[in-house]
Amino acid sequence: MWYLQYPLEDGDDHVTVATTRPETMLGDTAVAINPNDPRAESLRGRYVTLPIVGRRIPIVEDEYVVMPGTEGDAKAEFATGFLKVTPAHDPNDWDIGQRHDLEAINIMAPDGSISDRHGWDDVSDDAKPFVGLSREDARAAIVAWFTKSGLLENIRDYSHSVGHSYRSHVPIEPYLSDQWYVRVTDDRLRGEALRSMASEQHDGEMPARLDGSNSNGDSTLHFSPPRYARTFQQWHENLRDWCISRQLWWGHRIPVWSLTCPIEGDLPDEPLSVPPDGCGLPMCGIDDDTMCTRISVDRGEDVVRIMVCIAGGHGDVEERLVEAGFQQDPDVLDTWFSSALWPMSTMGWPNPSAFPDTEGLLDAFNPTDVLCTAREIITLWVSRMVMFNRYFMDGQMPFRDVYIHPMVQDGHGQKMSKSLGNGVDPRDIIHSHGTDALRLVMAQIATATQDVRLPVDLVDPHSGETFSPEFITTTAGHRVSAPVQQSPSKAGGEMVTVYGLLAGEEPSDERPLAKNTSSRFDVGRNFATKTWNAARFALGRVECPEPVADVTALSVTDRWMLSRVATAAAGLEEAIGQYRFNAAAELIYDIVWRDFCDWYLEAIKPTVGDDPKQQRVLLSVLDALLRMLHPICPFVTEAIWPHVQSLGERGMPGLSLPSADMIAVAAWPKHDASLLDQDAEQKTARLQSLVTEIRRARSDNDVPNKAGITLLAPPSLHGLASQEAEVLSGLCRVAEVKPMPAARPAGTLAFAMDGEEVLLDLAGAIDPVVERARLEAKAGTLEGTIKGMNGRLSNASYVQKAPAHLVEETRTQLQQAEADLAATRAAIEALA
RNA sequence: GGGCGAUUAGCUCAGUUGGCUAGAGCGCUUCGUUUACACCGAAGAAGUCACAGGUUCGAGUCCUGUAUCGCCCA
Repeated sequence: MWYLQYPLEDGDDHVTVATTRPETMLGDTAVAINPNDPRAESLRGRYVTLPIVGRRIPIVEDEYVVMPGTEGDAKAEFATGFLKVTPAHDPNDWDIGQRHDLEAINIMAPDGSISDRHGWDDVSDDAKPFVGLSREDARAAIVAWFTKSGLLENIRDYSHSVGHSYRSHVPIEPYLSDQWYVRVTDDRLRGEALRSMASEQHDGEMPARLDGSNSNGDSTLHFSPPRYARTFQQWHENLRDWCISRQLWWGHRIPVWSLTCPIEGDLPDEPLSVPPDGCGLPMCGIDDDTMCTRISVDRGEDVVRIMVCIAGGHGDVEERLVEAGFQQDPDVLDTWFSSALWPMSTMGWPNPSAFPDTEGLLDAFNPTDVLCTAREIITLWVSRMVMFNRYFMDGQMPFRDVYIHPMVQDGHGQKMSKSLGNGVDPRDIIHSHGTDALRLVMAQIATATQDVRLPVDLVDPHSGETFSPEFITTTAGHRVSAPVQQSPSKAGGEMVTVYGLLAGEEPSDERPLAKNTSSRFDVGRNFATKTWNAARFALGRVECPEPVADVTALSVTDRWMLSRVATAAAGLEEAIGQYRFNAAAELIYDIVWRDFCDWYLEAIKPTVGDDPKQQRVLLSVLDALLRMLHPICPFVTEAIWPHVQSLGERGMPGLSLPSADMIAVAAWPKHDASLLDQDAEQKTARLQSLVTEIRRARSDNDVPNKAGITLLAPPSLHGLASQEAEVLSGLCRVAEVKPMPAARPAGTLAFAMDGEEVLLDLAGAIDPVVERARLEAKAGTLEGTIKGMNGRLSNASYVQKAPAHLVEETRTQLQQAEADLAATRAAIEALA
């Protein structure tokens, strides 16, 4: 921070301004002071002489100026109370200049060097040596000049942030220039955008259309998750006019041609619809009714600048303009301007006859159903597409739903970016894990709230081995993988990373580029393999399926599986309808792996070979699951599909599964509520907990896998257990189911289930120490549960205020827990 | 500066109007090649739900504050 003295025009005194960019003083056109500053009164109406330049500049009063010593303002500590005002080179100074009608003097060229050719015309002899210097050299020279002249009062260290170009990384220099703007604050743009919002997502009153009408696109735009509607609304409510011109090499060129020519005579006040006489322009023949031209005239003192905007498809007019000396504007449109036209311009608009391939597309796909994008795009693209589409398409929306997906970050929580090389090429994941695995896991991690961290590993091109790379920290503080990595297994083997490519490393045969991978996708790969194997197994078991006429006559296990399929299908429909893709992925994962593979396939192994109806159920369930899975795992399901088709008809009452050549075009399974089977679900839940208990008993007591055991079931369980004896045999090697005898036989193991004691004859394999410990632990847990429930039930407020069914449920659970505890204690005693 | 989100098992994350003993995958421990699958199966251990208050019969869930992290916009 440099403190520069500016002498007052009259008298010997001076004011001191503080600045971090001394070189901009050449363009100062005022010094500002806060009107509340006690010094303001005596300085009112006075002028200073700008050093070097000799320009006479006023002292103006503006509340923007920070007064020295202001509490709680870090800037105040460095402030002198006087602010040099450089409207052409600082946005805040520009605003001050507007308020006080100050001149804006541009003292720089577009390359940032000091220049007298871009608006600076009072260059003094003292100032001439500075012209042509770079801004950095000029800063040093200005400071030297002030030092030599005794006008440099002080230098202090001051830390502040300066905007840098994301591309060239140099500090950005505010600079006065002519740009094109779109007046998006117009009600036909901003107002239409706000009115497009679904009313339940719009906060407060929507702006009414000026003519009081409604339009076909009103209140149709819906965001998922809904909180992003706020982003959209707030952006439009605080919208400023949009600068659409860019000084880049590529993009859509701005379709404006201009010519400056001398005026002959006075110009009329009204806007010109044709070129003024005297310019000699070949403008006739342009049909103003087609709105293909707009002519604007900029009046100077003795010249006029004519700008003509030409619609597309009028190359002949453009040629004639150029012949007449017109030049096309050198700027291109902001990329988001071009993108805003995407829903229309990709489908032939505005001139479909020029693009026969696009015939019918606009009607078919505009509006479309859903736009899927990331949050920062809401303002950049979503907003502009809505405004443009409504403006040009008679109020019509480009789409109805906007789904905002989470962002994938790298393993260090950094946004993936091209310049950091920390992104993952999906093809690398396809290479290491497969397309379906990539897709399933992407769906799984697409949650509504969190961004997702994806720790990235490398695949060693020398050995194919996966390993964690070494990381380095860039000067900007980012964690990136080191440009060159050592092979974990091949001595001396090296490889280049994606970041290495950016850092200038050249891959070679000896030192190849390493592919990325991530263990996050293992679950997807495993799932695809599991699905493939399960389908292979199931198909092999279907030999002679018979139609099922009566679903209620099927086995408990079959009815349960069909009930699960119907439940899962309904759940999937809901989840996908709400754009909750992670919920959909979890649902399909669980029904395929947990219900179908772990339980159903295992449970039917003993019976399916001899049961043609069960084969029909198995085939139908497989078919339905593949259809449900297909959106998330398209390839593995398509590969299995022909084999399912070849086994004949599927489906049964309540489950419709029409044939199709490809699963991609197969109908979603049509299921009805008749498949939902509470009885089968309850019975299976009981069997499942029985199986779990038996498996644990076997595991705890080291019963060999092949050894069959005998289940001694209490009356309430015996019917189900003996009916499902084959299921129990297949799942936990129960060789025999017997009723519970009156007296407990010696050497049996007991556990409590649903308030009753169940016995297992493990053929003497009981380990009493292990068994006692397990039972004691179980009793402890039960005691805790009982204590908690007793506490709840003895709380009068709970009994009175909680819903009756919950209180009832607590009572039932308490009874059962007490019965379980009694049974467990009995088992402990029997062990002794 | 304004806004949004996060903090739950060793790791990565679910947990939709407040209500069963807080879940999954990976990892970890033990066991297992029974003709779908070892990219598998079975069993198990593991969490004071960031912290402090509040509302409620009841809070991971609602409210207030604090801390830390991240993103978007200016």
